[in-house]
Amino acid sequence: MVNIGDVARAAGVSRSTASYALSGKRTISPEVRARVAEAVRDLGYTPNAGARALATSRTSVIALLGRFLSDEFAPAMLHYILGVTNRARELGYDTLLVSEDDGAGALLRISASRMVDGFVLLNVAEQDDRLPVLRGAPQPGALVGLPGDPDGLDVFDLDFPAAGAMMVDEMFAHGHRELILVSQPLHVVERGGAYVWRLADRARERAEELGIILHDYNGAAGQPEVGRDLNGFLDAHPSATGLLLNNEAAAAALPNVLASRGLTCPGDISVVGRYSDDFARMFSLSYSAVDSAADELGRRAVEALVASIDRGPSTSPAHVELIAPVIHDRGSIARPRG
Amino acid sequence: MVNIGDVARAAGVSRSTASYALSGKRTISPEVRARVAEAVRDLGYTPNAGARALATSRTSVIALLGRFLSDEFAPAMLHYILGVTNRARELGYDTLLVSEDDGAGALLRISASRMVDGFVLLNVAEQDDRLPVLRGAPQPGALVGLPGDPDGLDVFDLDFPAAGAMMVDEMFAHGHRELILVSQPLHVVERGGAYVWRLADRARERAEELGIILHDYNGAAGQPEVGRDLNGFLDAHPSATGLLLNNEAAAAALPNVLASRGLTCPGDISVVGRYSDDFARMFSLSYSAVDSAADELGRRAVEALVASIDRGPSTSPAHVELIAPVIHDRGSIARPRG
DNA sequence: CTGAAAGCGCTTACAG
DNA sequence: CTGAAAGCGCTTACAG
Repeated sequence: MVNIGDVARAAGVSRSTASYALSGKRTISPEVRARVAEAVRDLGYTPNAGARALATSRTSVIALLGRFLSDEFAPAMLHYILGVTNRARELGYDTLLVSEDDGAGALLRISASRMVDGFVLLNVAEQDDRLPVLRGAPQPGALVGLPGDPDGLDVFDLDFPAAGAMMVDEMFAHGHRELILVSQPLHVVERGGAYVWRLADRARERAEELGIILHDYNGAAGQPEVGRDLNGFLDAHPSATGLLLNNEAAAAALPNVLASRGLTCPGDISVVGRYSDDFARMFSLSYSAVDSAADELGRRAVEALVASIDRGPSTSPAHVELIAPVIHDRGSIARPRG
Repeated sequence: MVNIGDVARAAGVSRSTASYALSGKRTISPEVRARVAEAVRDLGYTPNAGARALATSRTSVIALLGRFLSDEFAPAMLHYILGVTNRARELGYDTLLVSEDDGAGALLRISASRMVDGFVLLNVAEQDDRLPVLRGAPQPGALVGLPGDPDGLDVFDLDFPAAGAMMVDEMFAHGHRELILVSQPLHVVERGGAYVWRLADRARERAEELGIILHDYNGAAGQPEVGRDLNGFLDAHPSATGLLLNNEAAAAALPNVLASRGLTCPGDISVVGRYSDDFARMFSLSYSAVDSAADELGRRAVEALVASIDRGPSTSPAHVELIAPVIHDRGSIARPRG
């Protein structure tokens, strides 16, 4: 393979001059610059990434650590991933996708071997065992998902409490006074899915403030269980007029459940969910929903990470950024009957 | 950061001896081996990936090139991706995920800079502009998806013609004599999604052989269009008793469509799809379906790729492997109403 | 404005 | 069984 020595020889200059001509890190005479550029073109030269990394301690690669739990909603993950990879590329970075179960071990291995310039952690848990490793690593990191202790870390997440309040407010404004909230299953919470209770707690609080009833449930994460759960909740509260869904599987299952009960939305019952627009489009879901902003969160995390990388090891002014929820209105909330 | 020189010093040996003790590439006395191992442990040594890549021309990284088309079924992609990343890790490789629109350009850039040892191409099109670049690259590759000209490449794909025949046979065996096939939209075909017609052509052929009627349609790839499409097809052929779906969005939309028409499955109409088990589980789809085998295809491609990498540049006995379709029975095919 | 040389951290013939 | 040295392909002080 052609290396910078070949380019230098072809251009009739030294290797250092060829290197500087390429990097632009010192002034080069126009003629030399042109000769080098020509040689690069003629020979089809591309710098060797490993050699460059060794010389500069920079790889132009970031690692993306996901947690892919078989009972969580895998398809939603892809939107976060593409947000990260696309934005990283725009900023000049490639992305190493890490899907190992042992995220902490993977982070340590990749950090120690200097394969990447930084880390993006997805689906961060309340108590996330990757965080101590990240804090001890020489490379910076950025998180998608708010951990219990975000100290010293750049964190991006949807403002789930605000989302919970917004969902209740929206229903209240339309005249609803008794609601059912369907969250993710309890084991998701126990595993560290703090967003579940962050949304639910605030929704409950807000309902109390407004003096309305909120029945708070955990639904299963897959079929057919969640369908049965939904039927159970509806059976238990026939006077409830609105449904809040913080559970993608429940949203996907709801059309069938309503149809089987002979209910129309929003005629018989109003619904508001929390999932991505893509998800809604793909799965025929015509429910208004708080967008999960997966793409934006991924992009923001990468931007913060690249800023940290460029800044170098410094007392980084780490910050937590909670993105304000936005409801995408699909007309599934109406005034309740009677 | 601690390097192999530090290890050597701590162990009281030369750097080369330390290196050999780690790689096991030559016999080392037990005492020396133990001292080196101890030094590695004490110092927390991990080899520098860039330096190793420079010295060995091996990175232990593979690149995974996806084509993420906004109107194709993105969530399904994740299963292919995880099949690749997980199997790669098992075999000692990390995975660079590449999502750029310009796949050919990305392949060239990554190949020329020697960032990876090989490539896995996902969602390969009939005429795929990444293939000429791959054929010219010094690193080997493996494809998921059968291109028009697979010559010299390791290719893995579902046997779509066999799947088409199987779907028709299954319906025929249950007594159905008039079927509707809903494929992906035409622009997916035009863009190179050959699997669409590979399945459809064989299904049509098989229907002819069996002397039964097959109405062949392309449905939209998203909501609400595909729902309208389905209603249109059902309106046009009231005597059809079976539905074949080679279109994920159609499968996701069908429950609502049937409910709105007051039809039950399989009481009023039989259905067989083609999508992954995960997809079915997540989206409440109780239709029997040919599994798309995403995870397996991803894993097989990685295995073939790693074999090529290990074999080194040789006259690789490239081969095309079409995985036999398997129908996962969910009881959605019954005898048609008398 | 340019060149010669050192160095990044490994691996691996070569020599003993 | 072990060591000294060259080399992988870059970048970047140092010197002019």
